[in-house]
Amino acid sequence: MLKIKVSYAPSVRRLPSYLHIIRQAERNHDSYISGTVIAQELNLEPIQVRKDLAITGIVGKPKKGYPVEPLIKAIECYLGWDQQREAVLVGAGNLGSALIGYQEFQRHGLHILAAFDTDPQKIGSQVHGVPIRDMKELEPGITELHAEIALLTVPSPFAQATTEILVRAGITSIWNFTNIKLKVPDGIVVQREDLSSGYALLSVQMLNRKARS
Amino acid sequence: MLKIKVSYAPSVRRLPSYLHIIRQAERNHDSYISGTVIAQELNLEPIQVRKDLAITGIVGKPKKGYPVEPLIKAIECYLGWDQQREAVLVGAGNLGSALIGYQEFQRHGLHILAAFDTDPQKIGSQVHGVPIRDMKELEPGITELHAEIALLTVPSPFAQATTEILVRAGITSIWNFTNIKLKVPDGIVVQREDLSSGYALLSVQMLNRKARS
DNA sequence: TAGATTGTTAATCGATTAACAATC
DNA sequence: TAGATTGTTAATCGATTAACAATC
Repeated sequence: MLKIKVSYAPSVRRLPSYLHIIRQAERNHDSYISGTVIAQELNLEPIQVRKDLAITGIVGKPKKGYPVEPLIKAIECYLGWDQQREAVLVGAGNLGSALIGYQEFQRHGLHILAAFDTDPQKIGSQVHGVPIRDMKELEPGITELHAEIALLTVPSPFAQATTEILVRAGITSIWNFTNIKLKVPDGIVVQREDLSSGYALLSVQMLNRKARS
Repeated sequence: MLKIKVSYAPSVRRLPSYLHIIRQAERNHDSYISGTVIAQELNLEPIQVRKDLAITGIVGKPKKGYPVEPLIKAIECYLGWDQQREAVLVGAGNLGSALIGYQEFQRHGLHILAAFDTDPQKIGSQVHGVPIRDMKELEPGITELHAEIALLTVPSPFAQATTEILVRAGITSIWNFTNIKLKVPDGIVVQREDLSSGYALLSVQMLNRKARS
């Protein structure tokens, strides 16, 4: 039986950085870029870049490197960034509003159709061109908009209850910016973005440096 | 020779989640919490929780678990979250403003003293009580404020040039929210927070699910 | 051609998981 | 006491790195 590896999480996480570098090469009108160059730019080992790029199925030319245009296409295709995805944002607070304004996600196919919030001051207004709707309309709103992704930026005490509404409304993927581990049924994709864990890492590195000096 | 392991990155990243659960137990007036319970709450293996907690030096009691109060203290101490850290934020755009408003970091000792921006509209105003100053004052401002951390939220084309100013001004730790890999001298801690890599992971999981159904 | 770079196969490294005696 | 839970030691798993023949 053929066994297909599905995830390669660390490699997948690095692909967007590669894409960024390769796009620079494209703007520079280079037709090829080598793994060595990408590695240098990102402070990685060339062998790691080659291994990562291999999962996209692209084949390089010895001595020259990888063809820029096909490589960009291959990475975008592998990541699914060549497809349009309909999303809603739930909780239009500080972080939520910032995410709506983040141009980069749009360029990768993430289309935020609407945001939902409980604040009467916000309801009916727009943030970066995206309409803010009443949280009460969340369930029918999602159905009506045919959104498949929800960006969850509500205060954490509301995270689990809101998630249950999302699932009921047919959301299949949740990008979770709260510090709550969500309980969801099988088949729902949850990607948690945890700023605290980043700060923990920064903080520990600071302590280690001090301890060594 | 004694060899000290310095990093344990994956464990360090999980500690904030544990802390969050353990704080709930504290609010619940529990005096002990078991690794099994923490694991259940976070969908992890109990053995992983025990291994992770071991690095903080805390010792549990068979049958009961870990003492809540000392455990909280131990994790905070290990993470350096019991210490106050002075920081500045550079680039008070959408994301920058959102981060300033993020209460949680303050509770973990991150003290944002000032933000810097180029926009004349913003300079002189405040965001969540933090003064926005002229980017031109960045170098003297950091020196004067004795900041050791910089949160970097400038548009990516300015990331490297800004970093050089930060280093010159004496910043030793950079929390980098741009999608640029920064080049810094030895001894400067850089923690990169990359939302694109999170979206890449979400996106690939969505494709995998579709492929399997 | 000479040599830089690729892709493959094997070795190493580190993190996760398993097994189990110790113990409250 | 009985049994849940700990901490330790060993096994497994997966990711990174090394070595090197193939090749443009």
